[in-house]
Amino acid sequence: MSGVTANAKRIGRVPRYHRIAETLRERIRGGALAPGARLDNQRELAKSFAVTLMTLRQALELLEREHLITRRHGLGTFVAAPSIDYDILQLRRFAGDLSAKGEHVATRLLGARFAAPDRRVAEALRLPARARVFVLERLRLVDDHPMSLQRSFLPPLIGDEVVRADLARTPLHQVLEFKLGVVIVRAHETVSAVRLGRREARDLGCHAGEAAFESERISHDAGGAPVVFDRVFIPGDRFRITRELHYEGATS
Amino acid sequence: MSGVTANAKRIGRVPRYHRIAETLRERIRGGALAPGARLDNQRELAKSFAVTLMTLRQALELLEREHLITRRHGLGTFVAAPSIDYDILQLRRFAGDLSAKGEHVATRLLGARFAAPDRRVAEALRLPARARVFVLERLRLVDDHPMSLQRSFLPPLIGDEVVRADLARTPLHQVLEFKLGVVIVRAHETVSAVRLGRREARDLGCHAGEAAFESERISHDAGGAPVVFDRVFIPGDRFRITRELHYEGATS
DNA sequence: GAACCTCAGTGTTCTAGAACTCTACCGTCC
DNA sequence: GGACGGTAGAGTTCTAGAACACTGAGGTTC
Repeated sequence: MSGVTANAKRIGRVPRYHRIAETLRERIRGGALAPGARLDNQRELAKSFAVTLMTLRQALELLEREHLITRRHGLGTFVAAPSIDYDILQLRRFAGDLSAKGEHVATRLLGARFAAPDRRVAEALRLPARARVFVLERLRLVDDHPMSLQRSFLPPLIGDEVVRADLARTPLHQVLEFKLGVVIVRAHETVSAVRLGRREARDLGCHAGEAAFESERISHDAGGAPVVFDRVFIPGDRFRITRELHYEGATS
Repeated sequence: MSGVTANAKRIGRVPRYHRIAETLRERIRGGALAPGARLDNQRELAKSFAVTLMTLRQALELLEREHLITRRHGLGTFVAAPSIDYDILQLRRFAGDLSAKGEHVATRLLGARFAAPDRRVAEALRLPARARVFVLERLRLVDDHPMSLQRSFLPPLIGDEVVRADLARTPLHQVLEFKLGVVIVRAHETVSAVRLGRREARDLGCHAGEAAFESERISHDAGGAPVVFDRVFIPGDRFRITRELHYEGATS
């Protein structure tokens, strides 16, 4: 196999339309294309990327599915207002990693300390009222933009171990699994709509009182014991839940 | 314009790949294709529908986005396992009837009129920008307490019929089904967190600016045509979404 | 027995275009 | 002034095919 071929292959590994989409994503993220701006028309774009209309359209389709752009028949293609969608049927992690969506996800550790739990947390973790819990506060960044604020509450015994791990690098689940042998098999999640408090708003870089999702999740290990209580705040303008419904049998 | 042309046009209104997707949907729903079954390969399917590979693939893309099929490179295209159970449960309580919970549920009709749709509505119902839609505004009461405000938008032709029904008594779905023969088989729902506007807050008996869920749902009939667009507001203090998660296999 | 190769079958990417539809806008005609 | 109709510009649908890439299975080699 010649060097040229090998090279072509390596480049060719990522389909053309993915690379085009990536280029456009960068233009949008980089600010070269502001929200609401109109892109060049499809024929122009196709020409400038030296591909067919169909190929270009595949790239646009990707971006549209990510809600980065919207296309309007007869009018043009526009940069959409920023927001992230979550398909609840895919049962990935609501509160956690969105990396499956191809975005650049980072986590910033805001704090880790022992503290007194509020009542909901104590109840969820089945702890006595005056116990102390280990609180882990993390900010999730998607493309360098704060996406969610996550507070994880751990029972004291587990907290003692976790506190030694490098949480800026290692996901909490991995610490639990590989260092403590705790595997989470089940979780119960409750999502409500709330207004952000001052502290949460500050960390998330938005205004107090803004609408947000609040997700509370209790994770259990194989033995059924509660292991983690997560409370996550996600500003309402950055997130959406979507579902596909099928009413096969009963039309009730 | 000749009759033939007019007819062809009317039929041609629905793109070929939408009709193909609909045919496949029926095969899946009808049981001709059981979950896990492999579909004919794409070239075969294209031939049997007398279209190009590209066109067929557009149809498959639709179905994949609805989670009705999954495609696996090198292996084939398969009917997806129905992950519906969870869905149906949720559906009831969401935008509509909470009666399953044993509460006393009532509906108050606030208004019914023709109006100009906003863009999201027009797009969802695939109407031209200047069309008019029939708007139905209803308040759901649980134990005499306002629970949700629901605005339903219907295409003009359907609205003409619905306007004659006694909507204070008859559920909209029944009107559609028994008077118009329209059965809703599929819907797409998007939930976001917003702050209530003044009007919505007044109708719901709470304060403007309060946090709320906003659910937008597009319902489709058996032919795949959008039939109703629902926009529902539920104050955040009156409602929660809950889910039970199981991470059996992959701990990913 | 394990590692490697090859091959058939299947999904994926891409080309090069042609024809169609939708929207906004701008006249013209009553 | 309002209704109608044409038009430019933009997105959408579709054809006909060629080449590529992934998976599993079976054979071959060591």
